[in-house]
Amino acid sequence: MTKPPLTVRELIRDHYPTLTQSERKFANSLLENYPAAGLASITIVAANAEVSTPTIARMVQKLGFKGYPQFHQALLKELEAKVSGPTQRRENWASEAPEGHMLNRFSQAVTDNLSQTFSNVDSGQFDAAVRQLAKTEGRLYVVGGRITRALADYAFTHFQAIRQRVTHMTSSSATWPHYVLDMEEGDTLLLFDVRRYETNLQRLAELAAERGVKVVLITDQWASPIAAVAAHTFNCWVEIPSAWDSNISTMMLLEAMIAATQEESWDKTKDRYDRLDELFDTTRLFRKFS
Amino acid sequence: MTKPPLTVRELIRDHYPTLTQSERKFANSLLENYPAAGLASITIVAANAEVSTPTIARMVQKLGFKGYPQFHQALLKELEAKVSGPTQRRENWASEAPEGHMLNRFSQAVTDNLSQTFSNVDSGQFDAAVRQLAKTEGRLYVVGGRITRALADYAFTHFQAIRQRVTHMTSSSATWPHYVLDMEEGDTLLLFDVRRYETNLQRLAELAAERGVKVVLITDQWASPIAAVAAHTFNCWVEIPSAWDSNISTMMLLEAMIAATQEESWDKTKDRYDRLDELFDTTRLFRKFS
DNA sequence: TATCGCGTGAAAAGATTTTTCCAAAATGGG
DNA sequence: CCCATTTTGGAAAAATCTTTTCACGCGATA
Repeated sequence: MTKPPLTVRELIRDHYPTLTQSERKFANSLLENYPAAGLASITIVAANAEVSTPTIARMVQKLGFKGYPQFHQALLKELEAKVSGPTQRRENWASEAPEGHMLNRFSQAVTDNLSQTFSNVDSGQFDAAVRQLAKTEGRLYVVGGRITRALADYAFTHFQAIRQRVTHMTSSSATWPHYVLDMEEGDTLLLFDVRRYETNLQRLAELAAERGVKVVLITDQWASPIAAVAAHTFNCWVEIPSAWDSNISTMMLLEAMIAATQEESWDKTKDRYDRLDELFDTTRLFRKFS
Repeated sequence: MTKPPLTVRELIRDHYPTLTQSERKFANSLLENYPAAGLASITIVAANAEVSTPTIARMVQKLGFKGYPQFHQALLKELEAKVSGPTQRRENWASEAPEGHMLNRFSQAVTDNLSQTFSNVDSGQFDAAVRQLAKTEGRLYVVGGRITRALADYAFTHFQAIRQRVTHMTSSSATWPHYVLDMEEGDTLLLFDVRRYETNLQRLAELAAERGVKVVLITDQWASPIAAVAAHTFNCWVEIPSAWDSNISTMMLLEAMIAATQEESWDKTKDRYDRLDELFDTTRLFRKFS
């Protein structure tokens, strides 16, 4: 059986009667500011408690540690455990699929990716990028690479509904110079580049930036070199158990941006949506929504 | 005014573009297990990240610390602050964004959607659909609607890398009859249809089913009418705080299917991947992966 | 007051950690 | 394909931290 790991606090309480005066001085100092007062080096900790280093060295051995480093580690472990909390990880959304099933492995990877991506988004950057994307004075260009072309397409479809002056630059880079010709200050370039980073995209971004176009870059956790010229860069975690990279977090960030952009200019957007709906109704392309 | 102390996480994000390969290795290792992976001595931390101690020493200086001990202290301070901090409730993966911020509302909605979607997937159905998608004897047709066209495109790009005989049916429905003409028993039709359901897609699905084509349908939680003729139907939860529907869970299911299909026929697929890589190398379209 | 036992901390010794230096390896450009 | 440049990690040096040693001080006791 494994011995239940006592906290340092408990250890001190248990040993308190056998502690000497100076040792209690340190014990009190630690309990008063627990566990911070025990996290520095033995020298500093001793100075703070106004006792000598040997006193502390002797005491931690009394508490049952081999030496100060072990004591230090124990405090750290406690702190860590406290932060990671009551196992908030591992969402409870496994399906009925067996343990090692792709569905479950996948869900785990996706959770991790989304979590990483979220905690690395700077909300200030996000807001700034959204304001830029909502600027209808300038034109909004959207472009992606070999894989992210689909994301660019998705972005285009939605932004087109939200605002005017949106252009999807096709992935055939031969046509890009034509677009660059018309780019001017105040325009925005929403660009997707995940590994393997494409040299063509980099050239495009550089040319656009030179012209005063604000580049909003959505890339992976390793950051495309385009970040150097981008006004706003967002990193998405993309690793999954597979030979290729996942774009779910990328997609999520994109959708969040679309949603925020839409909110930013809702009064203008609402009107567009209504008119779009009318058009759909008249062309009867869709079944009535039920 | 006092300068707001950046967290180590933020420092890493800000400096990420200037980090070298090994430095990123450590950065990732730290972010993946934050901040625990940075709390030990430089020697141990380096070993865990599988880089050398000098690499880490150099990196923490890049981040702006005088040396490793300072970096270590900074992490400790953060951890402490987190523990003592007021009401440490918060969502599991909220960013530093304020409570009602779009990012946080969005993350909540996405988690819910993914959770719902996952727990409603039947792993048997999933496996069956994957087997169908991996059948290279027949042709695989991929098609989506107005919005889901992007997903179909994404699916096409990946399936094309995995197997031969894949066709992306463009969203211009005028060309569909030509494709239908060639459809035959044993073929597969991967079809995306989320509300508002498109009548054209329904016609297409019916025609294909009549010809003995197996239809794999990815739809929303309310289920497109196409489900009636589909061999395998998957429902994805799509509601977000917005005027339109999210396709993140849709995308996730799609990616899971791609991953599973790839795994199903890895021996064949691996070869294709290798050859594809070679082709990319010779055309020099991409930067070396770094 | 002399003596003993214990607690204490200065300082030395020892152990470990951190930093620096440099040669080898990897990378990117021509 | 080769060369210049950058990146990397082994190993030694430097710094720091931890432990041990030991002498001093203090109070209790006879």
